[in-house]
Amino acid sequence: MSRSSTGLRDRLLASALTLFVQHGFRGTSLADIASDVDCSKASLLYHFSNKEAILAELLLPVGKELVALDGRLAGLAGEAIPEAAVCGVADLAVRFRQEFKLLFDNMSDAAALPELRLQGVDGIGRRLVVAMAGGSSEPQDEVAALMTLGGMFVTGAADLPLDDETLREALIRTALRTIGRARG
Amino acid sequence: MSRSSTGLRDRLLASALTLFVQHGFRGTSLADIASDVDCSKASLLYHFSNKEAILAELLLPVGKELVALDGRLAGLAGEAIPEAAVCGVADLAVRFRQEFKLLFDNMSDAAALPELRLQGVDGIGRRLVVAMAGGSSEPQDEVAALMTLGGMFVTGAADLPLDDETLREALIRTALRTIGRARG
DNA sequence: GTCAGTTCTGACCGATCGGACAGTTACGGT
DNA sequence: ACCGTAACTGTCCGATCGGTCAGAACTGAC
Repeated sequence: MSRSSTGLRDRLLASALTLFVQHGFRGTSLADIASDVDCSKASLLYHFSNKEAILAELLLPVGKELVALDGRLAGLAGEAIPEAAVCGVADLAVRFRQEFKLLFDNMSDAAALPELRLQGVDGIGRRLVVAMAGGSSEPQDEVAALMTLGGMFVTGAADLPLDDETLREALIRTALRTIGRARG
Repeated sequence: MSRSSTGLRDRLLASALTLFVQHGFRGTSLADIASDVDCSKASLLYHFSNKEAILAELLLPVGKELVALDGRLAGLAGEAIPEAAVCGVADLAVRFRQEFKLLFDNMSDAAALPELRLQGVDGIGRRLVVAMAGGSSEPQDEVAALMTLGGMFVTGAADLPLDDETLREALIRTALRTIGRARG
């Protein structure tokens, strides 16, 4: 990563994101991040009170967007719910590719963050599956919904060489087909 | 987990599997495993030469099955390839639910295992995606294939309260629909 | 210049981890 | 009873980790 003209704090955040994505939160040490941006570990801990604070700051934007999507879904009804859930998740998966992978690969660590807990990120995953399943509790529909949500997570995080528009379109079309609501 | 009448070594393996799945490979210490089966850490290291050896032994069966599936796919042609890939992965995802989650959540650690490396687990993921995409390199087809593979991984690892037959059927039907090869 | 505040750092600390090792117990064959 | 081997354990060690702290270096305001 090396030098840049931006502030040290921003460079530390950017480095932490890529390192966390590559080697996981637990697999990345504070010394790794500091050495990547060529500063001291003490300097890193001057900008962030502790290691968890870095993870929280990286995940906070995605968390807010997920909460917003969850709220939007609660105001809908009928067939609009699954489609809105798919489009909403696809949009986030494209815009926050690395953050999605970070969240996905470090679920247990992220779930322990108080900064995200007092926001309402808790049952969102389950609610998204229910939404994509159209409220059905048939095993067939639940499996399809879970596969759709998981598939979008994985695909968004796969670092495909596709521009945002292409990826989002492909995600939405495939997801709607998977949950059996392909749009003509 | 506590006691049992089976051998200590088997109990250590079983405990390690559940603990690795729950808290990750890095997030589980040798002391955690030893204390879970109520024996000493030294005793654990008598049965397994080191921590990585435990992970390797847990993943070896799945690795072999994946290599076998990969080989079977290489002997097929045409439309049989995507269907065989889907059915093969679905079968493994059902039979090795916990191992799939373990492999998925600890990709980087698992990739570093020499025991699995000198077997051919390397490019299997990419080859499976290509197989499910039917050889197409269209972004649409590649995204659908990646979503299918990722979705099956996630769903198999989700610990759903479904029996093997129901889950496998739901996985296969949904996957074939996702890659656009739904069977009548 | 000097002074205050921000930024940054080297040195250090306690905790935890994976692992090594010598020694002890349990046990089956003779 | 003796002995060799397998199973098991207490204890110790070096490395690494996240985090603290006192102070150096830089900065602009006056």
